[in-house]
Amino acid sequence: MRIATWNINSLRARMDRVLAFLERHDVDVLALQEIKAKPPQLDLAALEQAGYEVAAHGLNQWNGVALLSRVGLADVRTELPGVPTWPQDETGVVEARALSGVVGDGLRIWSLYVPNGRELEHPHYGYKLRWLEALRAEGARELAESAQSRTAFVGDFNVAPFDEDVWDMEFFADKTHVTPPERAAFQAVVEAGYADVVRPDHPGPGVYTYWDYQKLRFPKKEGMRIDFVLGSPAVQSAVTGSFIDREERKGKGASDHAPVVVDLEF
DNA sequence: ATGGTTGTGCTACAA
Repeated sequence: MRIATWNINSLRARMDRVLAFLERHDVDVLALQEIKAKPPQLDLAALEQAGYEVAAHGLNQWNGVALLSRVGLADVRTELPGVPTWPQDETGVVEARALSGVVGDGLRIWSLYVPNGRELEHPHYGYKLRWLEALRAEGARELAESAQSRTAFVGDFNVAPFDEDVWDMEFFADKTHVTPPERAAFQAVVEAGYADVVRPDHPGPGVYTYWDYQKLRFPKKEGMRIDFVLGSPAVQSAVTGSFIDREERKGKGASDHAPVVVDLEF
């Protein structure tokens, strides 16, 4: 089974790229982030024609996540237990940043769009840290229930876990994504039992999944590794290969993120 | 020249 994760930065704007990507790489399951749409706005006919079931969770124009699967899609969930909301609860607004389903041979895959954090002084930064702690708790609960659970947390984590995951640490000295609290929150998910299954085969430095649209970051090879596939022990031992599809960042109409692809054999 | 973007939805905002 081939799974992938991709921050698509608007599914409607890039439906053609998604369809071409699925076909080109023979992808069974694709987790998308930043779909930037509410489900009724999506025209899913072409995806369904291609054999994919779709679950989408979107509540506003900024974020939203989806799962596409041609190997079954059962028990869809749209909330991580205990995850905080943003903006503050009194507005009544919540976000769509997590969606999971059970695909293939009993794999629960979560499509996650971790809060960005914005600036260090911004309330969104604390929200990001609390969000990651809720993810850790859910991951720990899942493995406490069954150490054999096939669970994958995939998506845009908006954290560069190591210095080698950004092109220039000096540039990020006063910015989010690299601060010790963010890295500790990410590492806590890893230590709960969910390893980055791509890094061993694709060590850095210079291995990135995101390049800002601005300042010619892509041609200058100034990117960040912030998109991950984190797998429970059962998933880790099923990995047979992986790659980052850097080609998808090229050309007109590219997302600012590249897809991350992982092959699994249970 | 010290900048060079993009999507959504309506002109600001998020990334």
